[in-house]
Amino acid sequence: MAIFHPVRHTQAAIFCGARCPRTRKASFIMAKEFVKELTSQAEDFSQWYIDVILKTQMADYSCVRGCMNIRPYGYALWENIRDAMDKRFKATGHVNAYFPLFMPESFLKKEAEHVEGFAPEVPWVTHVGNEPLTERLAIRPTSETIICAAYAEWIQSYRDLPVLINQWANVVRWEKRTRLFLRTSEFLWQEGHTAHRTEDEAREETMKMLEVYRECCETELAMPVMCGRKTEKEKFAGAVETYSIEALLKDGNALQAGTSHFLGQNFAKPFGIKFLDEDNTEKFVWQTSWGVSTRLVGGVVMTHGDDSGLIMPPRIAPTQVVIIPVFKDDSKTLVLEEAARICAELEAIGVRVKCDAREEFRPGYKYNEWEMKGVPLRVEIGPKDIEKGHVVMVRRLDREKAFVPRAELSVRIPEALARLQKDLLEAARKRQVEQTTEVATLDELAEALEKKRGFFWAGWDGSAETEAAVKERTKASIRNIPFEGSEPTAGMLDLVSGKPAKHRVLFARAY
RNA sequence: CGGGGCGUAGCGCAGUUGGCUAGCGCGUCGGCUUUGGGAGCCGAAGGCCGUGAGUUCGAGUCUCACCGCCCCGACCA
Repeated sequence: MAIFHPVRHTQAAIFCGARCPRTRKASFIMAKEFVKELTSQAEDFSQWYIDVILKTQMADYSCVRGCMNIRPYGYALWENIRDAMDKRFKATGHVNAYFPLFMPESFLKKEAEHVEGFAPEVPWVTHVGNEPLTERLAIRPTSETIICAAYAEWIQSYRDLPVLINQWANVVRWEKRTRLFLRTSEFLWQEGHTAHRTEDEAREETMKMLEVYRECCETELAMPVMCGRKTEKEKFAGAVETYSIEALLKDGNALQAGTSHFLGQNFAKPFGIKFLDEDNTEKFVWQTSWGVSTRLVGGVVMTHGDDSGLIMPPRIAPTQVVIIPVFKDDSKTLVLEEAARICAELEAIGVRVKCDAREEFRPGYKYNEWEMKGVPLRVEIGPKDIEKGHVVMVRRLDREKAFVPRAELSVRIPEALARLQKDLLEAARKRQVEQTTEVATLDELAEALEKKRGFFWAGWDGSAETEAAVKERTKASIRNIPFEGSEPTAGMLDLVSGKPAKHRVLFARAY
């Protein structure tokens, strides 16, 4: 049966390409590494993050600078995140489509402001073979322009609206400094691009999708986020307004986990996306765009992981339950057959389960390995358990151990998964609250940041000068102006200028 | 793109004032014994010492250049 050897580990190092002259070292990957070799989070959180991703084989460095190979385990997590999001997009009336990877330079230039935002990071295709192209092509950093060009042709009448299209794609932004999943030169994402008849409708869409992101992050990734509006300085260059969800990771750094833009008519005008309205006058559409990326994978890792490795939220875990059969020669058949039955039984009720029947490793090794990979639940089954008619069930989060009667498995496992999902979200929420503090002055903020990172509420007069001063002194930025709690309290002052605060905003250092 | 560090087996490293056939641990492969929290023994394979030039009778070791990686800063979904 396939489930007897579901775990095919790479036994030897693999060379990712025949020739990789630029980064020979980086192209080699290790198969079996262990938790004891993970850097602890307290010692060096960044190193822990790199270690855990490489050693759980979520991803590794590719031959191309700043790019990564997303390996099957990491990709499986991304697929689950993607599917959870996609389901929600469909449920809110969106459809998927696909647009070209290449952007003619003239298109890109039509919306000058947003081009400026990306210009330094855009790679260009200039030749085909040895022939220079008449017009060079940008490799998409985002697809507003090419999609708007299509919309201009597709939209004629108010009856064609709204257009609610999403695209799953790769994009390229040639970053100077990269980090696995959080910032790579090429990454995977989704970009929704919608066109509406009225401003109100477009604004509503912008908010609706931000809320979809928030709900999905909390329900599926067990990652609590702060929703709010970006400041003028931090917003997408082509947008009228940018809204974001901001997560707070275990090291106290903020992560912009998703954005939703109200584009107004900034693209509609240069691209001529016009429609004939009911009143027989020609009008420009109102647009939105919104996206989340493979960055969410990094967010999940840094929201839940601990010194033993990853902790996967059950709802998106590639494997939710791993069965470890424990046997000696005389009990081998008995145990393996029982393990196979349990595996089949759980599979039948929709649990993503693997049975690790490899004989070259002992149980203890497997416990550590699957814990490192963050599998939410482990089921141990040996001759003693079979005799007593139960199995041993262990939670990844706290190694809480339970003896579960064999007959109750198909009820208790889904229950345990649901409870773990809830506990992870609660733990993350609690941590976020603990890592959020209020400061009144820049000195206070700087001092607080010396001790521990996190979210910091402070008064802001709305000036770019304050943002710059805070950035200069503390490297923190305004993550957003939250929808809740951003009313300044009575007498609240800007933390730099001392002028009356317009908003109460969230500062943090961010990835 | 500036400052610092580093490139020796898949990974982590040692390699003396230049000197014999370049080593150790882990991992990998084969065999035996094992299996409820990282097993043990025996055997084997595995190297353009980052690349190129130079100094030298002789370079992993010294010189220069280049490439790459990591860390810290400026820029970013």
